Formats: sequence, C-alpha cells, structure tokens
Amino acid sequence: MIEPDDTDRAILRALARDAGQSAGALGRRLGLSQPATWRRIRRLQEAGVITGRVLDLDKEKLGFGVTVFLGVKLATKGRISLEDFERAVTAIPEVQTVEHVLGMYDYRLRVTARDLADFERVLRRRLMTLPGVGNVEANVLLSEERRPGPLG
Amino acid sequence: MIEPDDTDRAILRALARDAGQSAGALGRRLGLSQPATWRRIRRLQEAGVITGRVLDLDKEKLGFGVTVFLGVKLATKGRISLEDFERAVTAIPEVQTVEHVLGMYDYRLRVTARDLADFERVLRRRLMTLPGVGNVEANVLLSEERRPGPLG
DNA sequence: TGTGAAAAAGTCGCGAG
DNA sequence: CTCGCGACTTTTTCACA
Repeated sequence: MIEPDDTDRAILRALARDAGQSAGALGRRLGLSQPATWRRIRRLQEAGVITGRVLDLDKEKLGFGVTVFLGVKLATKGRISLEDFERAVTAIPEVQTVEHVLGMYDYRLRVTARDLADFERVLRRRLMTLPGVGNVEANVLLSEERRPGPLG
Repeated sequence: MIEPDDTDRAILRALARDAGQSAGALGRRLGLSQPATWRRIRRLQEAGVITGRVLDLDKEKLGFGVTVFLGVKLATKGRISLEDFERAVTAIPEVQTVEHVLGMYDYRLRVTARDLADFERVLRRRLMTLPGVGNVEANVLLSEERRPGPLG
C-alpha cells in the first residue's frame, strides 16, 4: 500500500473529476509548477495507484438504452464450476462487468442491450445457458449517479 | 441518438481501452490523419457521446480494500421518499455509485470502506439510518473484471 | 479530408532549497 | 527528496486548400 500525501490526494481528487485536464492547469490551481505536478502524476501511475484513463460514454446515444444488473447464484460451486462460468460469461460481449461477490449471489453482471427485446435475446440464448447457473435475479437500471468516492 | 460511422466506432473502441493515447497515434493506426482523428473525437464530445474522461484508480493501494454492494428496498415509496433517500445517500462520501433500479430492489449502492470494521461503522451509522429504508442486502466484492462492452 | 504551422502541453536534465 | 527553471519533444489546435 502506498502513502500519497495531501498534494497527491488533491491531484487524484481533481483528476477523478476530470481526467482530461492538463497537469499545468492543475498545478496552477494547487500552487505547483507544471513539471512537479506531472512528476507526481507519473509517480502515481508507476506506483499503480492510477491504473488507467477510461472514457465515459453515453450508451443511450450509441443505441444501448437498456442496462440490466443480474445477480447469479451458481448451482454447483466447485473451483471448476467458477472457472467455467467466468470463461463463458467473459465471452458474451453484452456483459460489461463481471463481479465475483460474497453474499446472496455468487456473481453480479452488468449487461447492456439495445432494448428490452435485445436483452431478452441475450438472456435466453446466452445468459440462461451459462454453465452451473442456479438462480438468476434481474434489476433494470433506471438512473445512475457516480460520485467521487471516499477520497474525493 | 447519434449515428457514428465505423471509423468513429473504431476510435471509441480504442479510446475505451486507453483514453490516454494521443489522437495522432490513434489516427496512424486507423490510417487517418492526426487532425481528422482529433476532429472526430471532438465531434463525439460535442455530440455528448463522450461525456468525460475518468481515472481508473486502484482503491486497495489507496487504503480502501473493501467494496460492498448494497441492495436497498424502500419501506415507503412515494415520490418524496425517493427524493429524501437520494439526497441522504448522496451525502455519504463512502457511497460511490447510486443506481435507481427496477426489480427486487429499489436502489443499488456501491460502497467503499477501508476494511470491514470501517464498513460496519458506515453501515450502522449512515446506511441503516437512511430515510425510508426497508430491507438491505449486502454482497462483498471479491474480484471484478471490466470488459469493453457491446461496442468493443 | 489532408497539409503545414502556431500554440499548448508533456518530457527531461540541472541546480537550489 | 522535491521543487522550479529552461530547453526540447510531442500533441493539440487552427487556417487553408
């Protein structure tokens, strides 16, 4: 575990809001020179704290208006079963996120489809036929708000 | 809804993998000139398809080793109740994501804490006291894999 | 759309605190 | 060990064909 100081935290906080801003503008706001700011960002990258920059896309405008969360309970839970399930679910392009969890479900999936008819197709032909699936529960996404998190 | 062509989709696909790469390098790979690539990116931004660039952080290295998903069922579901709940939950810094969903639960929350003891504190003092909460179900995150999604 | 150029940002080395 | 300064490189951004 790494120990970023307050300045690093301020940088992460700012970049978490908008990763597109320049190190110079950020440094000016923090009273730091551009190279110093840039060096800290790179240090955070090399330390593995920043693992990457990702695009935030409006999926509705791309024609994917339906997002469904699936809670999956496996029927058989040997090690082979877990690996089989993960390999099979990873091959489904509509699955955006695979979360292995502890609790009422074994896996939680985030699935994106063009519409409900498209989702039904994915559900019936790909998801329900996944190896080892016991019970499946679905929640349709109405709206979502992402927040900075504890370090923000 | 927007109609991006194949080139736009290739750009989005590439940027979804790594939003940090330059328009020039991307254009070279796609056989497009640098300004043309950049103009397409900016057009996608202005069209609202690209809503932002976000940092991908390793929360464990920042001392937040525990992520828990909460499924929340409200006891009372009037419009006022929803707004009260959303306002209260948004004020909790440990809550990273608030998803309003349809199904077995009314809301799904992604909560980050330093460890299980810290999570218990948040759960007892902040989450269980949220207005209108009926039933709460928790899943502890073991591992997570994000995939490019349908357009990737 | 491509080409070429200006402006801005990123990158590295050096000396100071 | 980190900062700031200056030079150098790359990228972004714009004007024009």
